Amino acid sequence: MSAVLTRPTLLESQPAADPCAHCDARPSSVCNAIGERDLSRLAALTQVVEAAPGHTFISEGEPASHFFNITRGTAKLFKLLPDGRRQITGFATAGHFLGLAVSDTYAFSAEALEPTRYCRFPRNKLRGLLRDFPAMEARLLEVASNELVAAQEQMLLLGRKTARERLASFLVTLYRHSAPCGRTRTRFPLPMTRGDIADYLGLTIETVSRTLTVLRKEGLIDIPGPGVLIIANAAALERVAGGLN
Amino acid sequence: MSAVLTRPTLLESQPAADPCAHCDARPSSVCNAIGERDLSRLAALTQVVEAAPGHTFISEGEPASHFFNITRGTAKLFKLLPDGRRQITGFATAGHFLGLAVSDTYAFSAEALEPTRYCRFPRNKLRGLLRDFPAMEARLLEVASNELVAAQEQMLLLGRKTARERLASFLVTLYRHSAPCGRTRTRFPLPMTRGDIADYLGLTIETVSRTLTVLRKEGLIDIPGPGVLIIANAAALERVAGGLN
DNA sequence: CGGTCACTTGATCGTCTTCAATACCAGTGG
DNA sequence: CCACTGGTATTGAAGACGATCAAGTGACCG
Repeated sequence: MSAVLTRPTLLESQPAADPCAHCDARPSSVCNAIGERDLSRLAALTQVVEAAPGHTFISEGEPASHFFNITRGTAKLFKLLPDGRRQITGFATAGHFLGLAVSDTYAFSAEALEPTRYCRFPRNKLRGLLRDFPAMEARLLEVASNELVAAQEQMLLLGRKTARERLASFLVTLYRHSAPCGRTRTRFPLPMTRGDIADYLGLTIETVSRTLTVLRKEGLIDIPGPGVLIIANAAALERVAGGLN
Repeated sequence: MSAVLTRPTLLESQPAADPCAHCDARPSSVCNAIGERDLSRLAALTQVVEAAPGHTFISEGEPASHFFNITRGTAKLFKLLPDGRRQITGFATAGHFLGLAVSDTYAFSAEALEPTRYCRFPRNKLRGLLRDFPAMEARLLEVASNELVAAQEQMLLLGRKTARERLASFLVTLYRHSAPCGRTRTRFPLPMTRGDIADYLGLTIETVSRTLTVLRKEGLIDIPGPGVLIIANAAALERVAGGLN
């Protein structure tokens, strides 16, 4: 393949103003711990990058040179076994911070699902920044704590829930995250494929497809078209997700 | 039941000297981020508690009033579904810090496996301490990052590995943690029951028992008595754990 | 149009679960 | 001393859930 066909990351050589000042993702990201006045210091370390769908911008096991902050789009985070079995550990959307690890190699891979934009910071330089801005360190701890809680919830799902409960849990979580501020939408996009959902829930494509069909026939959800999901009966879905019925 | 029979936590009314100064777990815990001179401030907030085997000292869903630091023994951390299905998310030994969560309720329960000692700190007071000692906050972030990596590894196990691979992974992890400083021991205690192992690996007691028997007959491990494990062929076990063969 | 890709649906298979019986040990009390 | 109990572990037989194998559809695209 030629370099063009592999769709490498496009580096936007941010010539003009402060990229952080106009960042859509700032309110929901860790960067909001840094005041307006000090943003330029952060911006000086920042490199804005665009990843095309399917592009892997973090590879498990490679030297961990950067931290990442997603500002647009969605990426899947995953780990692989030697024979190709894959476990998606999470989906990262705008505001998510990636690369938190003490190890000197990445513990997971990340691949863009949609056109995805992210900032990256050299690890060593960010360390100094954290020293100067303890508020950002506190914010990172907050983020990491929340992710830890989510990871434990996912362990419960993977270890103890049935396929039906897993799908319900997944859809309910999407539903809850569909609008950050209290308000939820019943109709929202489903950017991941059946294969991605399967690898996230520890199932196969076929089981995901079958189970979605069942939930649809029961009237709990609807899938009017590819990539679109409608929550028709949120209460019932939450009950299923919790293991009742 | 009477209060005596339920074996409640015994509060050691630490009358004498600084508990932190003589703490065995300090080198491996987050407290080592605080210098000798400031230890007294930490000690003033600390309450040393002893938990008998089987005692639940953190309950999922209850108001999160404290942080915890295990200093001796082992505890299992777990989440429950309404019908009683249980997922153990980890085992906490000396040096482990518990309770990192932004939520105002605990996200998991913790139960002592052996006689277990821990320190507890009121949440609100520790916040002030973290403000004054950024080094401790940095240390907590480090701990949380490591736990996050471990959690992702566990997701891979629960979502994609076979029973055989799960057991091998579990035993290899125990093996690696058997001695912190490089040196590993081939014989070490196995304080958890088959039920605990099953709930940690997303299996049943019977499958755990059967699989251990197979590994034993293959000569990869030996179980000379209850609670004792011998790693006979670490290399082969690691291969199985990694999904090869 | 042929090609690929994502998805759905059906039939069969296999791993792990479930149900059940047995053994073992420690503690307790007749 | 020994029966009785409760907890833990092992082992066997049957069953179920999800995986695997396979076929077919529709959308998109060169």
